[in-house]
Amino acid sequence: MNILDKINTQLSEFSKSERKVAEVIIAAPHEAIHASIATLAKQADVSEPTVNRFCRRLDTKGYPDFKLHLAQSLANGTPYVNRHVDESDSPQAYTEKIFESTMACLDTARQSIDVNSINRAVDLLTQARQISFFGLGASASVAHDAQNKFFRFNVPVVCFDDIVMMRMSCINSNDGDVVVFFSHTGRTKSLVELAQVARSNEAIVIGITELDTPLAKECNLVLSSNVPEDTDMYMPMASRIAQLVLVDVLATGFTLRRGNKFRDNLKKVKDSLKISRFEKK
Amino acid sequence: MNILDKINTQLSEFSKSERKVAEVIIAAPHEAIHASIATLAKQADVSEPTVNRFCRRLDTKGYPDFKLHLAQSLANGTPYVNRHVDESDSPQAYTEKIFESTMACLDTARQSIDVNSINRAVDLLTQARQISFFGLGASASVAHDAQNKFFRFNVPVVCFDDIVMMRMSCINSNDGDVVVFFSHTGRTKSLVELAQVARSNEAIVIGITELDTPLAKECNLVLSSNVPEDTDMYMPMASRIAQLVLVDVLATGFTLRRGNKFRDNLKKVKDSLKISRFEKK
DNA sequence: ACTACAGATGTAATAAATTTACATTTTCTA
DNA sequence: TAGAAAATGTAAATTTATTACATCTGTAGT
Repeated sequence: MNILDKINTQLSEFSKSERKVAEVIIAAPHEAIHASIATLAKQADVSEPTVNRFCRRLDTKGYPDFKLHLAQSLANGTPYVNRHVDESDSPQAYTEKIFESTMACLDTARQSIDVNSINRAVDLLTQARQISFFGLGASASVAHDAQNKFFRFNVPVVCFDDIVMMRMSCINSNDGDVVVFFSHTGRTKSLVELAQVARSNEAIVIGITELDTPLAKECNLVLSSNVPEDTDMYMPMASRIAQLVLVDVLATGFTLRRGNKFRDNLKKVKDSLKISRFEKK
Repeated sequence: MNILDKINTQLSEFSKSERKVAEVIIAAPHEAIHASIATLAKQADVSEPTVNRFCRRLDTKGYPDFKLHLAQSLANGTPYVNRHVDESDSPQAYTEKIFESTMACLDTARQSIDVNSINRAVDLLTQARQISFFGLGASASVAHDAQNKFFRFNVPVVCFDDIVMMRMSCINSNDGDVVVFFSHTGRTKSLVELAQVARSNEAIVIGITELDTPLAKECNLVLSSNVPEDTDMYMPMASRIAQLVLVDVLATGFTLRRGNKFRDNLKKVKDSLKISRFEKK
């Protein structure tokens, strides 16, 4: 979280002297990062320990740590603040905003992801007798994408975006099957029900969805990207990208787990496509 | 200017000990910014002044100044060097690398995108009598995703991932139709041929693919994400994400062009989904 | 208005970190 | 292999940050 914003937000919580420090920093943050604690104290007309206390109040370890945070806030001019597309935005503006908000979203997702869960998911997938990917609506394309990736691994994999097919598949599932549900909301009724069916047939259920949702509760393992809701205005955008990257991570974990010999297999699939393509000049 | 890149570029100009320092920093830059010069020196198995000299060689004032620069390089997900997943990577490591390389890729894409083309594409799409999205393999899921987005706009939209259906659709296409081809390589023979068919039937052909490829040559308009090839090792990863974000941009441009009244429409679609979901607690 | 107390601020000492000056080692060249 | 130049390390000096404690300020209760 941007420390400059934080200073502004907490401005009222500071004491008189601390506020003096805050003002000097806000007025010239670029100079502040190059100042020593003594210089800054003099500029704000306070003592050095006051500056130090100011830093601690912002949950930093001390002055040098604070400068590090400040430097990051100042990197790249204005980082991705202006996330929301505005009606009056030019094509240039909304293009940049969407790219930046997507990147910001991935950054958040990366930080919130639980690596142990990733690792367990890879465990489960590598040992699966068969993998099924299910998704509806916007999540259907994520499921298709997952199929496309895992299919290359020469593992039995199916993908459905149709409730009826999903149900049939779940009813026939067995011990050793892994079913992956993609759901942005985690609240789609039919998916929750299907997860129950799959589990009662001994299949392992992985949910790529939000934590603490009805769907999450039915899963053996949940991977959450934990993306701020407000990024997706009227349709899932950034959150779906985060899910896709998660699929990339799982696929990568899968190939690494399988080792070298296996990667030849991937190359074979890739090479097999050559015949359907024009030569590269 | 990114100091991590700079370290990599100048790697050959460093002396033996300096290179040791460089390697430690590249291996764990996030930790380096919190280390003191003594800690770092010990990790690199060199003396403290060597670290200092290393910093100066990179045109910084000294170690603290160097850390500031480094912190800025790492700020807000600004992607960094070690993009390639390595066989010995821990789950933590490959997860981070994939997220970061994806973000790096989006950053590149954003910079290389031609806004005028975006704008023209939005023009064409808003005026379309019908929109078709075509993609094969990994691009099929991008096409599906596009369908999912544009379908909400209450515009006639179809999507095919099947050569035969595509062909039928192209043969029946007309003046006023817009056909969007997704192709990572731009070299898939059947798609190139279909683009020709569509054009000869007066449809407008938009290609979301690489510039200067056989497919690009058959298009009325090409949107290229221009993603470095080496990011996609054995399967399309980052490049496909860039295409999806491009779809987001086009969809956003579309809604903006249609104005306020239209956004109610989107809300209606979103609300219509509520009945199939569990209430939010 | 005075006292007692809590919070805020400053002073000075201490500790930590960085830099400098110089000594030693290594590497290259003749 | 001697000698110079470059690289690296050691230890002292300097700068910088932190801690402990003293002082001040404002406030609530009497």
